[in-house]
Amino acid sequence: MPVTIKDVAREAKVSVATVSRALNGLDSVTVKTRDRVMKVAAEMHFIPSSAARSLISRRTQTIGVLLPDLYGEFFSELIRGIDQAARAHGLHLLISSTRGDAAEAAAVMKSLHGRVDGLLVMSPHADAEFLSRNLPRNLPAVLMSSRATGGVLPSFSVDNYGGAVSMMRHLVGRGHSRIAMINGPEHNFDAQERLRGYRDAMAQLVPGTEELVLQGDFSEESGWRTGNQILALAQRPTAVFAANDMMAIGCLFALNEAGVQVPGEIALAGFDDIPIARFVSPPLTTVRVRIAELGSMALERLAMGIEHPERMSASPQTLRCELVVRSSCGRPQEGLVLVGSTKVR
Amino acid sequence: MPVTIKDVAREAKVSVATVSRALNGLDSVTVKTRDRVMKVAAEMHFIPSSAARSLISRRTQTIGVLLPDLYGEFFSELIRGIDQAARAHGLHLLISSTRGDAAEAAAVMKSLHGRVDGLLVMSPHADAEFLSRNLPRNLPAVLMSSRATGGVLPSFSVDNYGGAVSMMRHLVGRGHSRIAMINGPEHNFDAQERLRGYRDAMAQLVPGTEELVLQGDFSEESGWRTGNQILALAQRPTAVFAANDMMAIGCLFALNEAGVQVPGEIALAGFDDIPIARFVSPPLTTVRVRIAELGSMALERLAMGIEHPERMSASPQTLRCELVVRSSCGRPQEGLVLVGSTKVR
DNA sequence: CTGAAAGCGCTTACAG
DNA sequence: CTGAAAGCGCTTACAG
Repeated sequence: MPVTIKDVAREAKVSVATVSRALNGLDSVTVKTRDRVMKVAAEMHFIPSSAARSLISRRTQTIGVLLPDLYGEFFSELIRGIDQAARAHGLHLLISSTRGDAAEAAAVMKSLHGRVDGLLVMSPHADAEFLSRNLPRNLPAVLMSSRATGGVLPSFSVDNYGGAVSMMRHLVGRGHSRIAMINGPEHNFDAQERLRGYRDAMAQLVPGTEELVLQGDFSEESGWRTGNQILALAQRPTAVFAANDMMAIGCLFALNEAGVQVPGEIALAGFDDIPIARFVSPPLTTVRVRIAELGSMALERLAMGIEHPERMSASPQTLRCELVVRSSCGRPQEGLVLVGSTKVR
Repeated sequence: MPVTIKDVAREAKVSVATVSRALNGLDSVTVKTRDRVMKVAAEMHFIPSSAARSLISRRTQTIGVLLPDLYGEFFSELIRGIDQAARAHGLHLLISSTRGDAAEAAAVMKSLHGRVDGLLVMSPHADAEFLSRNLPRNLPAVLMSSRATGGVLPSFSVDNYGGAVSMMRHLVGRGHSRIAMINGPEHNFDAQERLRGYRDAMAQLVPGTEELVLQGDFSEESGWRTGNQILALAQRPTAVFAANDMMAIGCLFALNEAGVQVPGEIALAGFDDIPIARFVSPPLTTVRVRIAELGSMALERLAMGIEHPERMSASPQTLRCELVVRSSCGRPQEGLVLVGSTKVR
């Protein structure tokens, strides 16, 4: 039997309406009354029922976060960024991972209905059609890393294409042409864009050289596996561009195991710049994505959209990435961007 | 104006009570009525209001998770384990990090009141006194990695002490006696226990040898910093035992930068066995903590305590850890435990 | 098996 | 400035 607003009203000798007003800081309460109410409420350890509050106010002060997975530093960084921004707005975070199929994602979205004021969605299923069918009406949502949904919903993504092209320029600039790509999951938007960058760059920068794409799934294990596939090749590529750092690190491990020198025999590049990337040997040349910032910006935009739905534009926004040259593709040369090669966060 | 139970009742030509019963699967409804109600509800895309439901049932189907931090693989692994178990129980997860002081932690606990059916707490402030003051009454809670609170609350922790002693035995067994420890955050229970293991082992296994404890904070950066401190020492230790893998990896990076061979010149060990540990060079000898399992077990216990409060015992439970010998302390010898040295998850 | 009604704990027009 | 009352959308004794 927790303390309710009625108990406070009785003790403070006012109506529940007045208690409500005092607690919510409405100025239609005399300072004297308000102080008394506050004092009594504190003494009684009164905590308003959030269920009752949301029932009537239709606000939960909670944001739902739909993630495809929870594995690895990428997601802890993303959640960290989201959490930080949420805290600043006094919002709670309901986190769900939907590793499974579209049906599971749909079920989760349904179960979140009424529990959240808005949704942050990162899901391979998050295309326009799926969302329009499964997103509860009038629930503000912001997509992260998903194919632009034709202006239906606001979205945030990383400039995957531009980042991949930069990296390819870097590799080609260092004399590589036989460059292999370790691709990410087939239906992942980030992966698709990075692959597109690789392909366009291959075609334009080293025309006539064949593409070499190996299928990974963003996990270290798949990087290790494809690394071994590369080792078994009759003619090895001189550089490997992994679609994310985890796969690059898995691949690096395979190369290390086989005694193949990086970057001496094979250059290796990743994507994301997860914190660990600078701690492997050799430190990984990669494309920096400010992951935490991606999360906090998406949350900021969602929070804005909840407060001011009219100001919520559906335009897709893109976050720049930057090339980070460390030493897994050879020591940085003069004139190249050099970021974080020795600094430790 | 979302669809409510009233709308469904009207369309299905029954009372709201009957709709409620049908939807909740009570058997006091004829199959015929139930089918009709279900059909109408589905057609209307009715989703029950969770706020109304919790208000009356006093259940939220949500678990609050209080974490000290969200940085690094440890937490993504922990959340992953918790999420997996939560999903199996149909529970939602409200995640909060309280990087700040005790006051912030208290505020967060307060704000969670009424939003959750139970709490999973990992916090440096989570001692008996703090919790008894701030934990909402009758809210089931399970502590993770906290000093046993004298049987007040159930707790789950890792056998930090035992794990640290095993590692020390391993190091001493390989001929080391000048062993330095990079300690974790001062108020962190896991860190305190690991340090205690180090100290007891030093006293018992290599009596007469001085302890050498450097202060870190579990971050890679602090591992790097203390690594440089070690390098600057007049007489360097022959082995370094970091209280977690992230610091070990930071330290490894400092040693690599300085061209100091690991394990040739200095042996290096960590604790946790985060996924990345096997991917650094040399692969890290460490103590495996099944982090995801720690999370899922804590959740299982909490879920049980919510269903059957009477069966909830306050006894502390400890999770075994195991020595994982890779090569950062020298190649494994015969007769030593050898786990995961080449396998990749 | 089904319905009318009370009630969960709040907020907010509406009066005064 | 304050209070009485309606109502948010459910669940659940209580009747029948």
